[in-house]
Amino acid sequence: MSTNAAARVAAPTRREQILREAARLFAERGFHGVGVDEIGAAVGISGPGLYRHFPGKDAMLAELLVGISERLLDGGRQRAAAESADSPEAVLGSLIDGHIDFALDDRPLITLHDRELDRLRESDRKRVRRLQRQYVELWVTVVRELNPGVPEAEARSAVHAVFGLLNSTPHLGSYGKGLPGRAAMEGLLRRLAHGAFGALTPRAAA
Amino acid sequence: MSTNAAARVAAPTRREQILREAARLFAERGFHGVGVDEIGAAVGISGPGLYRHFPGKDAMLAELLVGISERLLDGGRQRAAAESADSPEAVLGSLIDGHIDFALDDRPLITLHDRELDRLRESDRKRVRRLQRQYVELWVTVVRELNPGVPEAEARSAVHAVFGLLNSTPHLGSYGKGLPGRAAMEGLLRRLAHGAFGALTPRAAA
DNA sequence: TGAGCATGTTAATGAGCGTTAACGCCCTCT
DNA sequence: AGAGGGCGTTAACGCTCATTAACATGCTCA
Repeated sequence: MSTNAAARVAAPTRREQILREAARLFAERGFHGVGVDEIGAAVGISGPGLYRHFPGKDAMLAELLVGISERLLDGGRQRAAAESADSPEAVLGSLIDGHIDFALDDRPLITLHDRELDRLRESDRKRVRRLQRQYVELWVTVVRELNPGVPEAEARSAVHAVFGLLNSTPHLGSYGKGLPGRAAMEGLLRRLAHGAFGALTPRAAA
Repeated sequence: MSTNAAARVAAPTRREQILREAARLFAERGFHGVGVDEIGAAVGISGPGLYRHFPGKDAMLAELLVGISERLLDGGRQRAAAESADSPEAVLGSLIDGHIDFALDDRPLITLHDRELDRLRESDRKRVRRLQRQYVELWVTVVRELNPGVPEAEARSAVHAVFGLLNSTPHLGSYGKGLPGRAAMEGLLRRLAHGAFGALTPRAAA
């Protein structure tokens, strides 16, 4: 019935276009800093036309944040399960790699993720926070297995700190200029993250 | 003539009160998410009364961002100069310690610093960016001395990543709950930052 | 004392913006 | 063919919010 034969492969639906552009704009100028007219213009329709696809501006942000939180958690769980037969080292490495992929591929979403959470309705916010908390817990568990002496609060803070490290890429301008390029950046972030976690347990002083 | 004998020590002027509260509110809910009435209420005066102290809402943000950028750069320069007789290791360590103090003591400002830059007028934004760039350069120089093989773009990205790591604390809720407490957090961040930089140069694989 | 400035107050103004109304086109399916 | 729904459009509406106007009040200092 579908007249669009290519639909199986790509064919980004209008909804998806809107979400992608909204994510980019929200990340660039903040939720309040972007008008619906701009979002519409970014996908070639004008302002109120968006209301054929979303009940309101808030709903776009909600869908973006819930979406990325779910994908992060799902990805993390799969990786944790896949490697759980292996050592905790392997699990942590896999979590790091997965998060790096996210940070490098979905830069606007990563930015929104910790920046615009408060603009959500109570219910959505609680949902996103729950997902985020579960994702963090995944990391904390592994980190504590690897560093038995470290108190939980410290492990949790370390995990958040490494998130900050991995999520730093969006702040660097586009790939255009003097940036290391995707592959090099991936390797760099991996080394830095492993280095940070490796220093979690205090070594005997030199 | 001053009837307030304690003025020599603290006596936070009205301007300073406003700036502190504005910083807190902007960090919590974003520049656009805070109204002037709220800022006024936070210091006990009402809305338009703020205009006796600032030409407008933008001016408050501008003063905050320029202020912190200048203090960061000045502090960094002093530390770099004080330790420059010593090894680059000492300089980097001192820069890290200074930045940690900033991140832990001025949490709202650190947040604003990389979050609301785009809300500034062109001229202010360029000024802040220039200060930020110089601060980053301070770090990049030292990092490259310590890691001669590393290309500049990579060193710069690593510095940004460590900033992300160190600036992660504001995202964790207030010190109230299960947080490590200021001293422990300071030690933790220091270890993590040193660990990350230590992994900058790829080691021969294990 | 009393002019003048610092510092506030409330009321009005005006712009921006999310949202809704009212209307049109085209594709599809009976 | 023609009814109906998907998808847009432009024009209003109404609310929020920064900014300005107009009007106090109380120090300070000649």
